[in-house]
Amino acid sequence: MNRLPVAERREQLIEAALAVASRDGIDAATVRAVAAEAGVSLGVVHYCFQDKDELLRAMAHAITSANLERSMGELPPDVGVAAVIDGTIDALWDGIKESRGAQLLSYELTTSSLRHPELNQVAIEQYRGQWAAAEQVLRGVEQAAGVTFSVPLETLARTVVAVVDGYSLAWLVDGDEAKAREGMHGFGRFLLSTTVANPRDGLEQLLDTGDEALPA
Amino acid sequence: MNRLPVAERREQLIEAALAVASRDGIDAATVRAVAAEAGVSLGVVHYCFQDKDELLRAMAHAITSANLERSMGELPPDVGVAAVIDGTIDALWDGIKESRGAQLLSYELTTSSLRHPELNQVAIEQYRGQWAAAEQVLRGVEQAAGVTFSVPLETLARTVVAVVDGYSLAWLVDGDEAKAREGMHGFGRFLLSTTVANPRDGLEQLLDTGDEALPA
DNA sequence: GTCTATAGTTGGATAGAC
DNA sequence: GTCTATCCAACTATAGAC
Repeated sequence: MNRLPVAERREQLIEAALAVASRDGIDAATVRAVAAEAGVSLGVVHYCFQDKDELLRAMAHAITSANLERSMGELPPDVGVAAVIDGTIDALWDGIKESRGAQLLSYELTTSSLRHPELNQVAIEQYRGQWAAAEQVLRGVEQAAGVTFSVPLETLARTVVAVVDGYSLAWLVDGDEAKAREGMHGFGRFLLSTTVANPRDGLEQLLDTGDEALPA
Repeated sequence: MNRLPVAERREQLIEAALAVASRDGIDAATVRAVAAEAGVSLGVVHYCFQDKDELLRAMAHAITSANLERSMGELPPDVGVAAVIDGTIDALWDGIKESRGAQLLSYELTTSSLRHPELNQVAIEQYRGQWAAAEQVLRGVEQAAGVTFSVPLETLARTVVAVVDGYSLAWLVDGDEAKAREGMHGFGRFLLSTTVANPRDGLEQLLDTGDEALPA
């Protein structure tokens, strides 16, 4: 019906694909279903995208971009190391649990990418994005709490992603929010144990302690 | 060609399904492909299984059963806490990395189960099995090294599964064995920090230390 | 028990009218 | 740019011969 420039049409279709795939799974995101969701006819999709794979790739790219932007915006307030870590974990976890479908889709995309050569780059881009985002978050924690992690941020970021992935997957399976949150906060205490206070005014010493938070 | 009792035929078909799905992905495990892999014709599969879902459920069940049995057999030798933990992690990791396809299939099964009502129970059985297996392994570590974990085994088992899942997924994506192994051993040191020595001969004290291994 | 043949669906992709 | 109509491939499932 409506005549739109191709770029806008693509945006609309990507959003429709995201809606269908989040709600009904990646296999349900057929070209037909996406067209129906967007309220256009089959031909339109093939006009905007060369084939189904290009649509899926575009959808995946949209997800990772959104994730990255989201992680950039979150600068935690400075209220002591432990609180900063806990608050960051809570924010992260809230974001996950309020979008079950999207979270599940993320794993479906990863496995699909690992099986199908046409989606080759999707998984690695996904994870490069998540590792970068996690590193950014950790850097934010360092700055907000005035501490330094005694483990390289890159290594720590990988661990964060792995742990969040693992607990998220378990939560998707058994739906136990309490256990997931408990586990993540347990990991938070481990993170805390890898922090050392910054020698800000030349007062504190660099010691690898697992001590409680110190006021900033 | 060959006339086999139904039970054996089912075993054979399950094995064929496992082979196809591990090699080419869960979507490639069509009834046709499984029949071809097993060297029988299409009708035979439908004679042995009511429908495709029953075949997939049987396949999933075979996987979790195998996982459970495998974890039962591994009793680590007693060579000090740290070495026992490291050895257990190495054994676990070796098992994972030498079966990339099966590991990936495991995640595909989980996500499929979470999307399709017909496979409803598959994911939760999968994880109940893994949690039980992890708990068993932790119990084995306790016995072999003469220590006790200061965290409930059930909680710790969940964490083990989450961490292993997370690192495995990352490894599937980027193929970096070194980083995966490094991360898992880092987690091993965390595990070590939650152990307390048993008061075996009334000599040791119960202390929540992160000390090195003590000779048994 | 095992095979071939076929019915019935679904989905990707294209052609061509408007 | 958008729509309808259509082709073609792949799949599940069943019927019926052997």
